[in-house]
Amino acid sequence: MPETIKNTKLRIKDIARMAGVSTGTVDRVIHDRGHVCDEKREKIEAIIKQLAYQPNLVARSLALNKDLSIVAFIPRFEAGEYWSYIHAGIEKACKEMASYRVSVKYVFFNQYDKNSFEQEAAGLLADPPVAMIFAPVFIDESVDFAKKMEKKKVPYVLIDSDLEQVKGLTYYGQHSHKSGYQVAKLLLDGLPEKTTVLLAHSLRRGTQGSNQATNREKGFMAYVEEQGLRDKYNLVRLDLHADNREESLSNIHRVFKQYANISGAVIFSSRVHRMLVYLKEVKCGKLKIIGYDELEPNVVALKNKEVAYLIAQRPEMQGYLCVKDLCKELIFKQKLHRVNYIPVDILTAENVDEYIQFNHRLNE
Amino acid sequence: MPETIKNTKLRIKDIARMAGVSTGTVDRVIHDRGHVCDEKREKIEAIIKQLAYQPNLVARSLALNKDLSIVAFIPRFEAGEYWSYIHAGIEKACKEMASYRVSVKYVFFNQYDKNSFEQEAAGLLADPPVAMIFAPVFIDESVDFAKKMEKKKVPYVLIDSDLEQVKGLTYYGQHSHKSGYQVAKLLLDGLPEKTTVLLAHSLRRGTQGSNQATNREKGFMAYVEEQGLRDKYNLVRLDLHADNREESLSNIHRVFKQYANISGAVIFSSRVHRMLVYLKEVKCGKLKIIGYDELEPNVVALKNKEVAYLIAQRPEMQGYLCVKDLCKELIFKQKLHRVNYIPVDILTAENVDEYIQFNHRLNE
DNA sequence: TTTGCACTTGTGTGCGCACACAAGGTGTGT
DNA sequence: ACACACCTTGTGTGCGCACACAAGTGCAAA
Repeated sequence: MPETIKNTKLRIKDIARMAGVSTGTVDRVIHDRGHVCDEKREKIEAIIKQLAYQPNLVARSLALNKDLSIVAFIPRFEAGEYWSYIHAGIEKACKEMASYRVSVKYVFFNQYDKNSFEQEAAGLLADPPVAMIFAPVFIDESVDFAKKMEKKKVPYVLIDSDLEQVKGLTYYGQHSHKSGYQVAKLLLDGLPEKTTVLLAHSLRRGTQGSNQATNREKGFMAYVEEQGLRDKYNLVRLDLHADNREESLSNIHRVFKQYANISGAVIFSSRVHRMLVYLKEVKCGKLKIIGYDELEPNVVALKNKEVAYLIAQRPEMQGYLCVKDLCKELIFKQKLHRVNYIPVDILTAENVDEYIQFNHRLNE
Repeated sequence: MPETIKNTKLRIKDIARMAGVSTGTVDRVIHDRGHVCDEKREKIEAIIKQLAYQPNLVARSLALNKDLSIVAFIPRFEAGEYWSYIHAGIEKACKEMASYRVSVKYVFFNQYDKNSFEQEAAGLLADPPVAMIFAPVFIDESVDFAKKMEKKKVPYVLIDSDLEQVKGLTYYGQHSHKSGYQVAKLLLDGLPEKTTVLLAHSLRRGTQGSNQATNREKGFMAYVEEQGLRDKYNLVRLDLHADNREESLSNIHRVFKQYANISGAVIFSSRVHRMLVYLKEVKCGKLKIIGYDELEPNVVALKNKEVAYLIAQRPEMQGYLCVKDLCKELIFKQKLHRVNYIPVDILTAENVDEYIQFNHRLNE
């Protein structure tokens, strides 16, 4: 059994007394401010190491007397949409850290409109924040923006989707590829062979689909290949259009006319509830369906057994931890992990209630 | 879109100035210490409400200059066992709150020996802690102990298993019944009818099985009844003995001799890795098996596809949140939720890595 | 020796709050 | 009139730390 932490009460004053110097000198050593002779510096460093001095962060924060004003640069959202969960987590952390004088402001962009992103990004570059939480929805534009922010020495963390080309402090989000892999396993396991399975994407006019959804599909296909299922299922892509009901319906009609034996479907976005509406209109038989994210209408469908599984990714936790990491870095000067994958949570009609309640409760 | 929190910088000094009184008077009102005339009290209360004054918890903690020494009264464990995960979460929170002068000491008992529990409990009653985290493994004895602690005004939180008869500040743990229900769904879904399914328990000499395991089985049976599966599967109980290899083996032999068509098994404890060892020795065919908890050998079995699913319950998070709640109550004087169910997490060979890594990373 | 400069070291103040204590005011009984 | 208790109010100190500033030291040039 590992030994217990001893919560030391060692203070700068104690170290000073032991080293036979004043607190100011200890302070200079701790912060490496120089102007200390080698002899004393080494003695103080030895004591600090020996007794494992840990500064009192509460007192430090009070004495620093500085604000940490974070800007969250994320997609605009309506209540109940995916980003509203991330927003809730950010707010939670902000509340919790308020006594450390942390606050968060938001700059929103339209996640389906690059111009909107570019415009807001330009505004941020003109008046750079102290620190930033950043959702890199548009890859190329985001890399560009992130690099410019780095030049301006603005520390930032990435949320939801990673950019390997840049060096943000941390990244929180799901491993999209693995989540797609998991979906394939759950969907195809037990599904009759020689049937058709739909791989659906939800698009917006003028966009080429999200990075996340693309990687999820790649993960799905990786499972199919690895398990040698390519010949056993007829995988058919289906495009739905978030802003075009007619086109979505006609696409579905066409697919169901073309393939009689459709047994399952996955949609690589949180819009499975919309797909269900369409499917009802074409009066298809019962499918095994998997979608993403615990949005309210998705949960209703899950409980009604219209959806077999939902894959979730603790969005509140993502937002929460992003704020916490910025505090760790900028206030407490602690080490961070660059990449933090959120687990691929599997929700069913049986466990979804506790999942949601728990996530939500963490937000109070 | 909800509006942003404004991190107020309102201080007691500001309130005092506005109310035309001294800071001491404001302090008396905030802490309801009396000795303030109605007129001033009302004026101060109005300002506090109006401007939504939030005390600076960092400064409060520093000024309070008090230690919070928590005792964790939990089962003794070896590295890698279930309770070591809870311990890790407690230590994590302890580290994080060290600057609030929080520390944790442990009192361990043998979870398979009531006498050990009684003895340690008596010791705690003789020298009551300031606050306590308590794992009520033995129900009746724990109720008794908890009530005595209440009389001594010792605030405590319950972990892992609930006691509805007592009024601990909070409870963190899984809803055992629901987790059993979930297991039944996962196990029986797709399992051929008219086959035999084993419901295994891991016992210790002289104990009648844990409360948790019993409730899990009840949840399992609830699913069976609700779905009308009682006649479709032959459910057979199997007792394994944690400290008696021979008896366990002979029980398994007997069951496999008696029933030729065993297709699946669940063990309502974290000892599925032991069951697998026994099963290998009797050389039975491939079963669909579900067990509990992400212990190292269980995870290995999961990845080897010897186990279909593991049900997990974020033990680190449980320990972590217990400490945090005691701090919320005793340092920050915030409201708590009495009952907090941990989600029923479903682990597969595909998602277990991220799950473990994430839980572990939270511990740094 | 004196002056000046660079480097080293100690002291004092404030962060926002809790709480001890002193000081002021009012009323009672003698 | 006084002493005294009681209630109300203000002031001062310290929590552990960061940082500004004053003070001290040594050394070289004048």
